[in-house]
Amino acid sequence: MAVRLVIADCTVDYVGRLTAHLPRATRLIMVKADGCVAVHADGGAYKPMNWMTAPNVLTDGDDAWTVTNPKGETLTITLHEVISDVNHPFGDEPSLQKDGVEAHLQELLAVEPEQLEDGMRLVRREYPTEIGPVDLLCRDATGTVVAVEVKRRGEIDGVEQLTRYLDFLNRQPDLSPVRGMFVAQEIKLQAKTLASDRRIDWVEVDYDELRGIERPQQKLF
Amino acid sequence: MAVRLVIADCTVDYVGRLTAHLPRATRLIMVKADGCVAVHADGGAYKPMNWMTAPNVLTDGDDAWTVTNPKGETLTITLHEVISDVNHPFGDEPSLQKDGVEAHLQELLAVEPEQLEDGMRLVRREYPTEIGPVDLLCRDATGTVVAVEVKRRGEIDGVEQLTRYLDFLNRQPDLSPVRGMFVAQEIKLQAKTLASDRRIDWVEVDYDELRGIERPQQKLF
DNA sequence: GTGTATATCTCGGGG
DNA sequence: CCCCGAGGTATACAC
Repeated sequence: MAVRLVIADCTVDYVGRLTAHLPRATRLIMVKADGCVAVHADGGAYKPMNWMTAPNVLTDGDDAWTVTNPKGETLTITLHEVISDVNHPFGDEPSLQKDGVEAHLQELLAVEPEQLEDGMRLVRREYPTEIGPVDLLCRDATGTVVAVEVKRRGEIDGVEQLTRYLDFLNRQPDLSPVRGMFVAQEIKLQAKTLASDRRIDWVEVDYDELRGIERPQQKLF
Repeated sequence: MAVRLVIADCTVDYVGRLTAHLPRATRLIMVKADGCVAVHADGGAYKPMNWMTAPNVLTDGDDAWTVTNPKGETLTITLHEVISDVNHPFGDEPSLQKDGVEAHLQELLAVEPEQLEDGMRLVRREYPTEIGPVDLLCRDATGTVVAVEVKRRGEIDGVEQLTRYLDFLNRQPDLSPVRGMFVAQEIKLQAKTLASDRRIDWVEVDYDELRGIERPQQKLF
């Protein structure tokens, strides 16, 4: 469990899903415990200039490294001058805790479908279809089936996804007619417009409020 | 133009589009010239555990850093122990050269539309519509307009994209009826099925072969 | 700035 | 193993 950091004047070539060449310059080469390699320049926090994810084989020569993965992709780093080469031991990495992603919103709405509409009842979460799972399958107060698509942020893609599910579900005589409902914390105007145009209802919900409903004791403080 | 590398025992908290907490452990903190910050653990070449992209404001205290961006998101790094803190000057970064991405496939097909179908002629590349550019607008041997969507890998999203263009183009009396053609090096079964269901033709093409057609002299060796 | 499309997307889950 | 969907997607580019 360690990270090796090399600062070097280098040239980098990747051949795999595409071909990429990085001309000679000073960069940071990061080699992690799992063998993966990343080459960073000094702009853009997120994306390395070149990289190879684990699993792979690192051949670490004096003037060139070759990284090969099982799919036959190769990353070649030619070292013209090594400025620094240090190794730092790391301990175990405790897991990242996240809150506020789509899965949580879906969970909360599965528990409290009435937040979407009076009289709404849950039939099933992740209702399977041939083209993918419907987030929530419900029935409304009149007994009509409602396919609910939950997103953190409602954009046009989500409306398209729900439309595909509705096309499929409405071909099943035992379910049809099926209503569509598009749910998100925030829905973009274009997505609202497209949904309305397709007679899909949309609802904006408040995550913090939903969480408060589920765990009302937390609201006392 | 420099990168600062800090190895530290730290705790990290992000509050913004979601809330994330990273318990205390030894990690690498990378601060680049543009002010962006990334926290890396020792697994996964690509993605930092936490990060903040530029532009942002870094308040660099002794025992805690706060990074704030204009959208009001904050990244807080609490430093329990700094093991190493070094700064490396970098020169200019020459641009990355890539080959084999979608744009190249589109270029090659624009030159040789007959590779898609006998008698196909190019009308325009990146044909503009209100909802985005159509990769290639062509006419087939019969003079019918064909909207071509080019992908490196053909998935369901691409079919949706082409469907939107077709809906739009078919509303224009001077173009209608418009055929759709979905082109990629490799098309997934679901995408083929959805395309066929919508009467959209699909074609799988070979990039290397196309490149050979464009530059036949390269095939002599 | 918003909106749209691309990515060696990465990453994780389910069949 | 592949397939599929989510992501704090990031990033580039057009309007």
